Amino acid sequence: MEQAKKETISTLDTGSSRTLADRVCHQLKDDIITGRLSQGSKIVEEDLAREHGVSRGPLREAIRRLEAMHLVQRIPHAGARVVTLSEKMMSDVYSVREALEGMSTRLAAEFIKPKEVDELWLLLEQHEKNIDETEGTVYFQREGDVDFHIRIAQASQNQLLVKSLSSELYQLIRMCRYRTAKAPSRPTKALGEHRQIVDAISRRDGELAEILMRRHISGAWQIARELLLKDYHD
Amino acid sequence: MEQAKKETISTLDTGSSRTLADRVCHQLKDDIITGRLSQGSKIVEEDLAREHGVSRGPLREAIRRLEAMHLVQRIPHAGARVVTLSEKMMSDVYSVREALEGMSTRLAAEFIKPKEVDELWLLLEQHEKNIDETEGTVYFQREGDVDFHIRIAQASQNQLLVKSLSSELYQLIRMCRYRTAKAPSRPTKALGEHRQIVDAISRRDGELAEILMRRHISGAWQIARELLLKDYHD
DNA sequence: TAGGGCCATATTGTTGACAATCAGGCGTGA
DNA sequence: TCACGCCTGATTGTCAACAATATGGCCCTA
Repeated sequence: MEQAKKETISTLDTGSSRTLADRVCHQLKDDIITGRLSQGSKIVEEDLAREHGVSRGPLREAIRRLEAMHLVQRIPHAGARVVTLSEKMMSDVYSVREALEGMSTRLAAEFIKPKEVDELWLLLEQHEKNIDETEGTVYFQREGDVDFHIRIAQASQNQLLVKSLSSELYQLIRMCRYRTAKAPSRPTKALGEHRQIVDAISRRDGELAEILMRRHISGAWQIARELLLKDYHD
Repeated sequence: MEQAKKETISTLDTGSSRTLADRVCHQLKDDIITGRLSQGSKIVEEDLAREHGVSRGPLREAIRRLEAMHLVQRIPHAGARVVTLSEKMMSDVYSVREALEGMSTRLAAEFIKPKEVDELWLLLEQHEKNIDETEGTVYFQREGDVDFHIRIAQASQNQLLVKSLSSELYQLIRMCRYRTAKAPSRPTKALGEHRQIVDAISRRDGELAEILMRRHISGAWQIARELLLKDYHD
């Protein structure tokens, strides 16, 4: 049992596993995003700890980190529940995203380094290839899309912004995406918008870059919301 | 020694102490903001635990929460350090604040309830009284200022925004303020700007409200930065 | 029969001991 | 003299047992 667990660690672990809490956090995070831990379900420390082959200590730390990512809500002495992603909640996420990424794009236009501009263009080329090759399979594009947004945040040279977006909000965004993982014709449109944004950034037009990014994100929300409404009709 | 600590806790504790971790977190937070725990200093779990009369468990939880507030930085197996508030860091904080509060103000203009508008006006009246009475003593105004910004966030009806601002960013803002706790003639000016903002909100002009709030915050940063530069000359 | 208070159980909060890991000093050999 | 590796002390990570607290069912009463 113990041995099997240990094995799982070294093989399956995708990246960060310096501590048990890291590993469990990483795993729980994916479980929540993909719905293996259903929304609103209660989290019982002892059960999960046994399930993951660790004691309650590391598991508690993992849960606290998930709380910081807004993936679970905790009430003292009453336990934690997986967050429920209502339409209102998703709307809230997109609003915060719009604000934060709007700012990051504006700052990126001001402070981005030449090398980072080149890398952005390169990234978009790869996206285009992926779209051409896979056509319908939007998944790679989605991963890439996140990458794109994170890189712009990094280009803003604002560490707090990077942390807020990539550690705190990123997982919620992924979760929103997972619920609306369809959107057939969007990738090409998104790519075009991404190009416009990078163009504005490389021309150091922060004001325009911010507007384009905000429009890009609020547009994505419009589409996602329509998808949700359609789902309710099914 | 131990006894004295206990006493301080039960008397000074302003509100939240449902658990030991809550209490210690609250206290450490204040220690960091006021500089009793100096910036960049290493945090040793066992020392702090003994000092606060708790075991390492709750203390670790407290530290993790401080990490979520960006007040400490942690490295696995290497411990935690109190954040150092460089000018760059403060600049980053104000940028994020501008983005988040700009959005909250825009949303507040759209979704605020009549009752909340009344409360905002009332709050500003109290601020005016405080300024008239205390003249130089800016402290109350400062507390009130935070209250003002948080209330607008609440009026936006965006829970994520409220949480991000009041739990995650608020303490960093307080820390910035503590370092530049002078600014003699600012309160009156700030009050005027606050009035303009509430006016725009009550007229449901979200676009203007956002612009005014962003200008208000970036103006505050300009003043704070000048204060910092002057400090370097001393 | 409905409502309210009490008790048992499950779950979280807390603790101290143990194991794993890191940082710095020391000695050894080239 | 310098570089390398080991070793020791300190510090964090992990665990399992204990204490405090909430949830839900039961009984009693009106």
